[in-house]
Amino acid sequence: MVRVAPSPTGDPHVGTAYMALFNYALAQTTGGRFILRIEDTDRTRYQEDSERQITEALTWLGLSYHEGPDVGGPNGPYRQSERTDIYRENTQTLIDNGTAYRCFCTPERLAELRRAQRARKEPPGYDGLCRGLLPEEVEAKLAENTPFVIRLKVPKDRAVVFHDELRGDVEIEGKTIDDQVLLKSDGFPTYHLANVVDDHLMEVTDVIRAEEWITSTPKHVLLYEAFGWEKPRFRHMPLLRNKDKSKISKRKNPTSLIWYKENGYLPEALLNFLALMGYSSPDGEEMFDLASMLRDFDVKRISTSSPVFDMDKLLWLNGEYIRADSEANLTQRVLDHLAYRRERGLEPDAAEADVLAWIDANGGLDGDAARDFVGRTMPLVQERIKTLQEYAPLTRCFFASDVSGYAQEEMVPKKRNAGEVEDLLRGIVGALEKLESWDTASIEALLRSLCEEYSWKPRELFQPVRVAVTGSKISPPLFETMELLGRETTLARLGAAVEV
RNA sequence: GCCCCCAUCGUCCAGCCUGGUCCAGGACAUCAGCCUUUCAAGCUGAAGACACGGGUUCAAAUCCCGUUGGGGGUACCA
Repeated sequence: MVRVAPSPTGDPHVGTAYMALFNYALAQTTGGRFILRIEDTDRTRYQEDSERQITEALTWLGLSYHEGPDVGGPNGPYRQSERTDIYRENTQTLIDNGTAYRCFCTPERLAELRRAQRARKEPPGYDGLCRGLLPEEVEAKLAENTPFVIRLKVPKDRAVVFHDELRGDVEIEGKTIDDQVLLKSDGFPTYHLANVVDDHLMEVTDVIRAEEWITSTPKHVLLYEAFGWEKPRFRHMPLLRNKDKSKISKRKNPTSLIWYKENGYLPEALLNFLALMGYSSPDGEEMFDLASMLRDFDVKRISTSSPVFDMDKLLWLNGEYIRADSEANLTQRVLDHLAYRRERGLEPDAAEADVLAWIDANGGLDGDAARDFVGRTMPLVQERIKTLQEYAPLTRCFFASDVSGYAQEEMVPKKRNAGEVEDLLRGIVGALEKLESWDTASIEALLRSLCEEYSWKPRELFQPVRVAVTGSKISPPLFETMELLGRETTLARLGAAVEV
C-alpha cells in the first residue's frame, strides 16, 4: 500500500507528479494499492480549487489511484480536514500514555525564546517548559480555557535511528529533535501527526516521499513507537532542482502541471522525463512510456542525488513523442489542445487566433472540416513541432486569410534586388496559371525549370515564393504547402506580393 | 550556527553494492560536416567528467576516513 499526499495550496505541482509516479510504479509492480490523500490541515494556505486540479492533473498523466477523495475507498475519508476527530482521539492516547503533553506557551513566548536562543547561538527549539506541568496546573489552565497545543515528548537522551531503503540507516540525536507540535491550537493536526496516523490507519506499508522529509522522519518513528504501531518502509527520493541547484521553485521553473498542459506538453513525455530524473531503466533505454517502465521497474535503481530539472531535455523528449505519434492521433491532440486553451480562457496569440478563426468558421473544433484540414497539414509539420503549442505558429499560413504582414526585404535574397524579384514573381505567376495539374510534384518541377530559365539558384528562387505564399522565410515544405493552399490562394498571394 | 542528505562530462543517467574488462559508456545541449527549397527532422563526427587529500590493496570511479562543495531541515507550513 502506497500513497501520494499533496496539500491543496496552489497549482498542482510537478513534484507531486514526480512522487505520484514512483509510488504508482511501486504499487503497480508489487500488486499493491495506490492512495491519493489530501493533506489540507493548513487552513491558512488552503486553496479552494487546488484539490480538483490535483486530481485532474494526475488523471491527465495517467496516474490513476485506487482510493482517493473523488473515487472513495475503504480507508476514507481521504481529506485530512475530515478526519480531525481521528487525530484528536489518537492524540489523547499519547497524552494518556505519557508520550505527548499539552503546551500552553503563547506564540509570543515561543518567538521570544527563539530570539534569545539565536542571540546565544544555540539551536532554536522548544525549551520544554510545559513538559513539567503538574496535573493540577494543567487542569487549572484548561479550566481557564487557555489555548494550548499538544507536543511530542521527544527523548533527549538517545538517538533515533531509522532505515531508509535507498540510503541506509540514518541516525539523529534526540537532543537535536524539537518537541514537535502534533495538534495545533485550532484543533487541526500538524503534518507529522496526521501523516503517521493516516498512514497507519490506511495501512500504508511503503512511504516514498521527497528528501526534504528525512530530518523529520525520526519524529514519525517516535510517533509510531508511541502508538505501538508497525513502521512502514521509508524511501526518500531526491529533490528536483532549479538550474542553480536550489529546490525547484516556481520562480525559476514552471512547476505547475497545468502550465505543461497549457503549453502543449504531452503527458507521456512529461512522465517519461520525470522518470529519468533519478531513475534509469535496466536496459539503458531513455524513451519509455509508463507501461514499459512498469515492465521492468526496480526501486533499487532510484538514485539519491538530486537532479536539475532540464527543460531542454523535456522539450526534446516531447518532440520525440510528437514524432512517434500517428497523424490522426496527433491531429486530435492539436484540436483538443486548442479547445483546452480556450476553455482555460487563455488569450490566443495572432497565429492561434487565425487558426481558431478558420476552425470556428468551418464547423468548430469538433467538426469534421477542422479534423480533415488539420489532418492534411499534419504530415507537413509533425516533425517540425516540439510541442502542440507550436502547431499554430507554423501552420498559420493555411488558416490566415491574409499573410502579407512580412517585410518587403524578406523576399529579396542576398545578391538580388527588388526589381529582379518582381520580374521573377510575375514570371512565376504566369507559369503557375498555366500549370495543368496542381500538385506537389508538378509545382516543384515547374519551379525548378524556372530556376534554369532565370538562372536563379533553387534556394534563391524559392525564398520570395515562400515569403509571398506563407508570409515568412520559415515555413513548412513549400510545394506541399502550395498544393494544400490551392491554386487560387497561392496565386492571389503571389499576385499581392507583386503589387507592392 | 546546529542536524541530516548528496557528490562521474554544462545537464540527466550507466558503471560503484559483488575493486581489475573504464586512458569511464549513453542521452540532452553545444560545435563541425553531410543531406537539403526555408525551418526542422535525420545521419556522421568533435569537444566535454570520476571534487580534493589521505588510507586499504598487486590494483580504486568503485571500499574507508577527512576536507571542500552543493542541497535540505531547523514553524501552531507541508
